[in-house]
Amino acid sequence: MKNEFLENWHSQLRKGLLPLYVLHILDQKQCYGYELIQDIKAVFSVDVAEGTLYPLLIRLMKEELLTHQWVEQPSGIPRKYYAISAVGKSNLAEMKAYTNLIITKING
Amino acid sequence: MKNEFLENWHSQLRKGLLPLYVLHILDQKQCYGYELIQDIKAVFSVDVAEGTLYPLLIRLMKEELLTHQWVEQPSGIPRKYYAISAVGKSNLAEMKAYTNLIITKING
DNA sequence: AAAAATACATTGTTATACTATGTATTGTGT
DNA sequence: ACACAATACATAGTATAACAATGTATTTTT
Repeated sequence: MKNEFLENWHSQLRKGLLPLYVLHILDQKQCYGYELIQDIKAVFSVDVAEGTLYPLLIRLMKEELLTHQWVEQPSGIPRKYYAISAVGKSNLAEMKAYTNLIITKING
Repeated sequence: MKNEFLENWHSQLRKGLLPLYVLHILDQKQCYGYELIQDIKAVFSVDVAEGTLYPLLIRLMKEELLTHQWVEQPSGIPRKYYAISAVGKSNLAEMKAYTNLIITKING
């Protein structure tokens, strides 16, 4: 670890940004958990542990920001596909507006 | 509380953004703790509890991102003035670059 | 046949915001 | 004069969520 402070900071920042990443991606297409981990890495260059993402998805379900359905596969383990709900969409909009506002203030 | 999820999200996001706020403000002028609370509210419209800020300042001191000096006042309690260090400045630059990168990806 | 990748999930640890509380001084309203 | 708010520091306990470690099971690659 080169810079302990920065690494810790990234981890703390993730606590706020991860729900935003998940909602952002699910706003564009339905995904299953394992797929989300790869998409988040591809889009945001962020490595998310499974032990982080799965509890987060469960949490977002409880808050009713997401819905899900099991989809059987021709072969292999069934996939749990998640979709963003209407509540999720409105929250996502507020979250994006807020983060943009903050960043404007930091740059301005 | 209207939207419990959003309130919690703001709180989590703060964990990542608060060090950025503090370094950003101290990059422009030296401040004492109580003053920082007011400045953060004024600039970022964020209410920071004293029980949040003081431990954070102590942490940033330990990480050597800040320096401080006590300044006696003509009247009243002495103030502990904080200033950003060279390490603090370089970390701040990285933090700003990173947050901007993320926002670009969310908006793009 | 072994290892890696896919796909789900839980448990324990750690970091940090937040509430509550504490100390002490100064200013304001009545 | 006296209560209350504001100023200015600080710590203790609680709640939240990332992360590492671990577990189960199937499929693909070497």
